[in-house]
Amino acid sequence: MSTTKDKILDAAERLFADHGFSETSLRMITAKADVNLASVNYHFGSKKTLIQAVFERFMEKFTADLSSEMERISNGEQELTVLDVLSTLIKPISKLEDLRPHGAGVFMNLLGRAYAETQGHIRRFALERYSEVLNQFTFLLHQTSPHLHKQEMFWRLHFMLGSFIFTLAGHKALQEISESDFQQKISIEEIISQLVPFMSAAFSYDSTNNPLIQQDNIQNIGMTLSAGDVSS
Amino acid sequence: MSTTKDKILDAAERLFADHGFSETSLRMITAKADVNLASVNYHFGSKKTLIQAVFERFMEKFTADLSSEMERISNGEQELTVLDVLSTLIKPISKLEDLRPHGAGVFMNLLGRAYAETQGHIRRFALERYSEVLNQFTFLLHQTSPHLHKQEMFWRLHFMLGSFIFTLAGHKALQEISESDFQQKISIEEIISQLVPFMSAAFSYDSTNNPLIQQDNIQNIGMTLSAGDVSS
DNA sequence: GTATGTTTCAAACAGTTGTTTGAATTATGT
DNA sequence: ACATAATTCAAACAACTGTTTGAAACATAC
Repeated sequence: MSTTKDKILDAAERLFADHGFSETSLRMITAKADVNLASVNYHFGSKKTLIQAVFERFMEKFTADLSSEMERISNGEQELTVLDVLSTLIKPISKLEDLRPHGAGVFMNLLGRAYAETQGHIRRFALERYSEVLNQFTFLLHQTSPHLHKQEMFWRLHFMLGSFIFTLAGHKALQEISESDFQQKISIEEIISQLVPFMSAAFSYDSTNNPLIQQDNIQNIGMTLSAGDVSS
Repeated sequence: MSTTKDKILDAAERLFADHGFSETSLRMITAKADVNLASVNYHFGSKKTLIQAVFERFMEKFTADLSSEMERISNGEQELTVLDVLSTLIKPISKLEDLRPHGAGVFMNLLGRAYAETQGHIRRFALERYSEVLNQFTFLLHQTSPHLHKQEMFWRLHFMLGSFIFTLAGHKALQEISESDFQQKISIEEIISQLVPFMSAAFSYDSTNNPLIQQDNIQNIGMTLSAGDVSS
């Protein structure tokens, strides 16, 4: 038997992903969940905290899976490649799909919206709450490419983040296009499996002597992902 | 002297980028523009069409600049590289910055929001209105990498699109982080100058024999960017 | 069975939303 | 100068927003 709280979370998660946060009213949520309007404020306090709760349910599972994946590859003897590190993302993302139907897409949709939020209360919340896992990931990635300046790492990380969020958040539309143009439905896992080596190649590229990049502008003074230092 | 119409567009453009479409009310816009509330509906018909108008003002300039850039590199004798094609984006994006203060950031912010829009009335509008330039760009890019399957091109294009939109839409926040962590303010042009070769490297990567990618899944049957064929 | 705490419910709250109206104002053309 | 058209304006519109209220229903424990 599913509780009122869960029914609200399930309905909200789907509606948020489909219509966005502010375009989804509490009345839409409670109607879909078949619960009373006031129960949202009773169980979650406010719409803001409901959004965080929806977000947290995914993030909890994702970061746990990613952590164990990172630990797994860290225990090996041989040196890690960029592809090794980025590949740790595949399973945790795919697993979200098992968690709930279209889970991965919904999660990335939420992630994208959370990131685009300009008040940014979700982004701040997420960066503080999950800074450990984030820092561990950037630490591993930095180990594979120690020649990269800290600053360059920072930008490349966000370039990559953009691809992931954008592609997976909009994967529903992209899947439809792919199906009508190529008569081929591509699964989330297949998308990530293309995206990971694609991004690995980008990450492995050596920018030295590239005229577009002025090396003298780049310093080497500590690296963060905007919150906390990399554990060293 | 600036007309009422322009004052509305200027105010709306800034507010949309800062707060999003649905989070920006017409009263916020008309207050900032110092015009009467009803003038929005009088001059633009509705909020929806105002959003399109704001978007179009940027897109017009951008696509015009990109077109001439593409024509420029097409006239050369030697074969084009991926870097050549992607580099055509640098100037048109940078030029938006001259158009209006923070133009490029505002534009990409709008682009990102337009793309995330799930009703997608802006995306549909943009894809139809500017399909020519889009198709010319994908055509040039395909020439540089004829070995790539059409389907692979499609995905790589969207991977890249994600990086561009995400990074430049959020460049304000990223710039601030870069400044506090590295004591270095990076301009939009510098960001693109890093992003372009980074993405070129990803694009140039050969996926043959990559175990993550099942080649037999990939067909070769016409390539679109979701609207219209590549001019051949 | 009665008391206590938890959860549901319909109704109302005050505030904001985009849009419309009709009169007042300004500009244009002759 | 006059007539016609284009624009501005304050006011109101109905619809919707998140949140609160206080009574009803339910569950739990003694």
